[in-house]
Formats: sequence, structure tokens, C-alpha cells
Amino acid sequence: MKFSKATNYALHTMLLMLEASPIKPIGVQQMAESQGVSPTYLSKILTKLVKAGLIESASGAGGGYRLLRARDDISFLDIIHAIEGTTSLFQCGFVHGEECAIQEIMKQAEQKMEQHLRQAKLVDLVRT
Amino acid sequence: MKFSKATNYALHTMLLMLEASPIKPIGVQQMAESQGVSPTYLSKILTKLVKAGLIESASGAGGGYRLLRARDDISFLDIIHAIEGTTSLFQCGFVHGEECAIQEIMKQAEQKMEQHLRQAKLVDLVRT
DNA sequence: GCGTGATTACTCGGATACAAGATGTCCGAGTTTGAGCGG
DNA sequence: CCGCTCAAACTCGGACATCTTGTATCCGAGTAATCACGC
Repeated sequence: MKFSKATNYALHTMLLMLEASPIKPIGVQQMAESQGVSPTYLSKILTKLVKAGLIESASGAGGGYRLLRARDDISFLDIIHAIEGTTSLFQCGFVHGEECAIQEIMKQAEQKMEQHLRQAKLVDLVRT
Repeated sequence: MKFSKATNYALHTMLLMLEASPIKPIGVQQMAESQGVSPTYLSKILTKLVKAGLIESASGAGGGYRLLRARDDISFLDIIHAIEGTTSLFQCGFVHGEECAIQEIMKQAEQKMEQHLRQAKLVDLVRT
């Protein structure tokens, strides 16, 4: 029960892209170097963000990654869901006849957290 | 980023103990059987709850586990922290000069979830 | 000058390696209860 | 009836075994820009 490092990389990388030009894509190598990660690994993380529709990739020379959505339309939850998946954090797995009351409580707690992450936009961090 | 099965077992087992007599301890075997887990594995989980001060163990014949605290003083968060640990779910790990703004948001979100889990008492489930 | 091909700078995706943590199992050791047996 | 011993029913804790997941690397393939060269 911890957030993966990949999520950390994804959040920081998205922040980098937000601070950079929205037109010209940024290369993986540049972004990887500034975080001390290997470029190939970072690219693997970024393809998840591409599949989630958050960014797009431009191949070839001068290529890289670029934000796809509006700058103020990107929440923490979007990024986290893209990396960690959207499945519930807690699954009961037993077969009680009805709904599991424990699972119900856990789901509520999870939603509290998600609610905060959905409302927290990435762009809020950049305008100091 | 998922809750472990051990947490699920711990929550259900605590519920079993809450429903049972608070005086006589319940054996692991009985509780393990009702959940389809191996007794030795469940006992390993329960020792974590013992160390957290939630329950106590009685060894020997007729032994087992027993709640240590008042019935209405046991929150979900107590149990989860005992199993999953209390360390923050998100660690930035980079060395930005100051505090990481991303981590700050994540910590807030985590606290929202914890707040809900702290307020949710286990005993609320049993009195239907 | 202009098209054409080669080179270069990139990303993409799959395969693979490695490490750590979650999930279980096994077994020996200690502890309490209770039954049996002898005085 | 009392006390002792012994067996049975438990938990405890450490040592493994296994499986899944996260983390990371390597490499071949494809693609776009740029450069070079010949016409």
C-alpha cells in the first residue's frame, strides 16, 4: 500500500511539461536527465499517460512529448489513475451473501482521497 | 498501490472478535476456518495486531485472541496502520531544495482518507 | 537550385533481468488446560 | 480426595518457499528532420 515511484516520476514530468512550451514537444532524454531516471524507463511511464489521453508523443527528430489537454484541466487524479489504474484500492474477495460492510467503509475513504486529488489541479503548483 | 489481503483478513478477523464474547479468547483455527485462510498465516497477521496493542493473545489450551481495547474505541485506521504501517503513502525522494509541492498535495489527500478511517469505528458495523 | 537518398535524432514496443514485497507453509519451542493415576 | 505427571490443545517465532509486482535495461523497428550529393 504505497504509491509507486512511477507515479512520482509521472507527476514531476507532467509538471515539467506544464512549465515548458505547450507547442514544442520536449524530449524524454532531457526530462529524464533532470530527474535522474533512465530515458527508456521514463518513456515507458509516459506511454501510459499517452494511452490515458493526457499527453501525445511526436516521433522522429525533434520529437518528444507534449500536453494534450488544457493546462488547467489536468488534475492529480488523472495522472495517478493513468499510472496506478482505476481499480478500487480495497477488494474484499470473500463471498458474504450481501455487500461487504467493510468494503463499503473503505470505498468511502478512498473516495474522500480521490475527491481531493480530483480537485487539485497540476497548474496550481506552477503559478507561485 | 493497493491494500494488501492481510488488511482484509485483519479487518474481518477483528470484526469476528468484536461479535464474540469479550472475555473468552477465540482460537485462530476457528477464525481462520471461517475465512478460508491457513491458521498459521492468520496468526502471523494477528501478531501484528498484538504488537499494535489492539488485541492480546492467550497461549495454551483454550487460548486464542481477545480484544484489548474498549469495543467502541477501535477504528479502521488503527487496524490498517497496524498492518500496513504508518509511513506516508507517497514519498517524493528527490532533492528539490525546499519542500516538494507535489508531496504536499498528496499528503493532504492521504489525510482526507485517514480522517475518514479514523472516524469509522469497527463497532458501527455490528449493531445493524 | 532541387530532388533524392543517407544519416541522425528521436520515440515505440516487446523481451528480459532483477529486486522487493506479499503471501503462504513448515516446524520446533513454550504454555496452559485437563485428564489419568497413584498415594 | 489430593497431588503429581503426562498428554493434548493451543500460540509464538523464525526460517523458508513461492508468486506477483515494481523497477529498470536492452535492442530492433519505425519515423521525422536534416544534411549531402548529384543532376
